[in-house]
Amino acid sequence: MIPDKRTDILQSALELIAERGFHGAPISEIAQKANVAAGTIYRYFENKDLLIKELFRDIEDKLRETILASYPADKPVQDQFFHLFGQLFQYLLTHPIHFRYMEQYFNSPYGISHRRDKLLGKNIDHDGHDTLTRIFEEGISQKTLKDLPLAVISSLAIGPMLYIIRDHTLGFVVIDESLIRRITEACWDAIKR
Amino acid sequence: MIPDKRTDILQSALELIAERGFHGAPISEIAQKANVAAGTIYRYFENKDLLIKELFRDIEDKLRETILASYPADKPVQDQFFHLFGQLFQYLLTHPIHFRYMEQYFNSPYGISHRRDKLLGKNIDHDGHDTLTRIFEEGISQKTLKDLPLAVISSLAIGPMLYIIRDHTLGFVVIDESLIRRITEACWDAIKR
Amino acid sequence: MIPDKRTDILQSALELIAERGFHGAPISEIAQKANVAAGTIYRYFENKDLLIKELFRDIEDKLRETILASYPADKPVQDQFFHLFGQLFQYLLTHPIHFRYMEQYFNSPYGISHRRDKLLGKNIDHDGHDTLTRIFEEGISQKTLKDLPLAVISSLAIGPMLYIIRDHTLGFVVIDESLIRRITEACWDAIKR
Amino acid sequence: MIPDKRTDILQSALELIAERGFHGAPISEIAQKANVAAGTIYRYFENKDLLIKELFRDIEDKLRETILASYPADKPVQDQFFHLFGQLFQYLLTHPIHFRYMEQYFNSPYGISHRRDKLLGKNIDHDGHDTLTRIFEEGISQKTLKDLPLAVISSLAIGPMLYIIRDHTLGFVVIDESLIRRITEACWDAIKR
DNA sequence: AATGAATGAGGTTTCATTCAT
DNA sequence: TATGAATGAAACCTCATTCAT
Repeated sequence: MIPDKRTDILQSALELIAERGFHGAPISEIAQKANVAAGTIYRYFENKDLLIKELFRDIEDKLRETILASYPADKPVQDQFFHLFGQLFQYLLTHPIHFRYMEQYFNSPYGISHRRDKLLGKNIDHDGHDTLTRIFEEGISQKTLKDLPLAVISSLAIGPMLYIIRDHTLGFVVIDESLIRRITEACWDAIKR
Repeated sequence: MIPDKRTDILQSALELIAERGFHGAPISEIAQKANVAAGTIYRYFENKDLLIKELFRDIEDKLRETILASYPADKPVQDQFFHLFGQLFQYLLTHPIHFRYMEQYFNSPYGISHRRDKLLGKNIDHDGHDTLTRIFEEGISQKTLKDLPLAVISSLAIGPMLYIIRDHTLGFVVIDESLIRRITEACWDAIKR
Repeated sequence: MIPDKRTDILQSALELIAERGFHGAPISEIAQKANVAAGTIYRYFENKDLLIKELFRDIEDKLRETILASYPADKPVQDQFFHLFGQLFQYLLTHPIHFRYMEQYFNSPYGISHRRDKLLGKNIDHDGHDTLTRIFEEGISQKTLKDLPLAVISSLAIGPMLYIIRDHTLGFVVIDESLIRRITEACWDAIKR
Repeated sequence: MIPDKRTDILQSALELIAERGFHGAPISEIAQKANVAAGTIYRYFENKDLLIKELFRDIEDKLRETILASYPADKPVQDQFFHLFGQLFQYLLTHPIHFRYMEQYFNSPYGISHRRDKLLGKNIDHDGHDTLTRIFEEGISQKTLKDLPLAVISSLAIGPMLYIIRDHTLGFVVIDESLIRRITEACWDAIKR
């Protein structure tokens, strides 16, 4: 594994932004942390915005890849939900920097437009989230899940996880394996019919 | 209702920050939107930080006041939960700008320290959130609610609401009265034993 | 003695400027300290510059008046020198604020031009300094004093006093009556033939 | 001699501050005079304060170096005094800008604290002034000099020089070699027993 | 005459981006 | 390719001065 400059830059940016937010991560510091000159960054990324967006896509890709590993596509909806939910939870807990980055991203002009684009179908990709969406759709039509709008089902399933992981990364709670399972069950209670 | 300059400035800042975040709301623009010279802002607020904090406190106060109106302190835990949850939901839906502002605030150095202070008990105030906390504690000890850490119960109850309201304010879903009721019930399903 | 607003303003300005320099004394603080509104200052002084210059003239007048009291015009040059020197020393020691103000003034664009104007004869007034000048002229022509340019004689006589009073006002030395006498003598040694 | 930007900036700042004082020398003008963008100054100096302090140290160093050249450490006190006094006089006359800068510096919060630190021994350096101090101490204990507090002896020796150089830099007198010698003698008359 | 809220020019500093080397 | 010095727009803030009351 030969870490190239591009990777170093992305990693630096990731860590700084996750920790301090976008305006706590000037190009000069990203460069320094990556052992690279500031100007060099502009050989790999047209500007800071694009670096930020690229970083988002990278994390999204990695997340999707991890989550969808050994996905039980032929099991019942509940099993699929438990699997995906657990994988996602696990991933975010073990990659708090990715989680923090995503939070920063979604909570900024970048995130807003990204989300809107997605809903408007400009961005049809099949990531973990969309897979969840399909599970939910199936669950609803099978009457396994409550008959609520998709967005509401999503919020009931994902909302608590995001909330509690934030607390976890900030050191306000400690989440372990057994707690993950019990939270998953509670979320299932919320959405199941 | 005579809108004074102070109010105008707060309103300007609120709207700009809610829409664009803290660094998308320079003093110069806040001033312009408030029909005021930049320097004028400093007659009312020592600096930008204090303006931001004041705005937070104002919203917090208004929120608390609204939420705790006609609070059924002597009813069962479930009723208390339904009341509070509904009030909070209603408030945030009808004040999307306040919601966006709070999000920005909590997702920034301000919010982090604020949250930490609260947890450490430096900030004992009785707002809606703390009232919810008391409801949850009572519910847990009465065995009405699941035996989970308080933070987890909170996340199960609040997480979905925050998530869905974000979607609502961004125009991705439409939440009406009946949906609020059904979401509340689903959240109750998640936390009830 | 009815202290009027004008006097209050001058006194405030004097104290603030002496203590903190010109840019440590904004109009707003001068006003506050004088129990007056900022705008009021502009009824008495056209602008800050003129206030500063007026203050200088006031101090100069008071200094001259005090110094020339009981001036032994008919005694020998040495007696005149001892009298004037002692009076001046005494005055500055007991009015450290005036001393500090004069220092600030002379060490600024105001002072430079003032001094230049004086030398060029635009400002013919007969203050203590000019009286000293006359003493020195007389002393030189009488061959009581060294045959040195007037400016040099002045520096030998006045320089040490200013230097030591600065140390005194800053609390670095303590000057008492007997020390004044001995310093006066030493200065006389410097200029006498 | 390749003048680099750092030197240009220091020189600009030196000249502007010497001529107009600290608040007559905004960063923008220092930059302009140095043919440099304003932001560039911050590559070389963390902030304006540090630029000002650095400038002071530079001048102090240069002054000390010049003054102590060929210092007759083994000659009598009077010779040492004449040497040092003459060197200092010469230096300040030929570097009026340095003189003006020092005046500005000492007549500002920077200078006050610097002086206090020195007196409190926080700043034990062996510059020309401290060497003078040692000469005076020796002279007093040898009974060559008057039995006066050190600060007073200093003022008698240094005060006139500072006073007359100010007049010289302002163009009010002309000091030549022979005059330096006679002033030195007069100062010696003031302090010698 | 007096007030003090309002103004806006101007000061210091940061930082994304460019470009000569 | 890579560097990092240089740039300058833009951010926050201060304060002398004005003017409606």
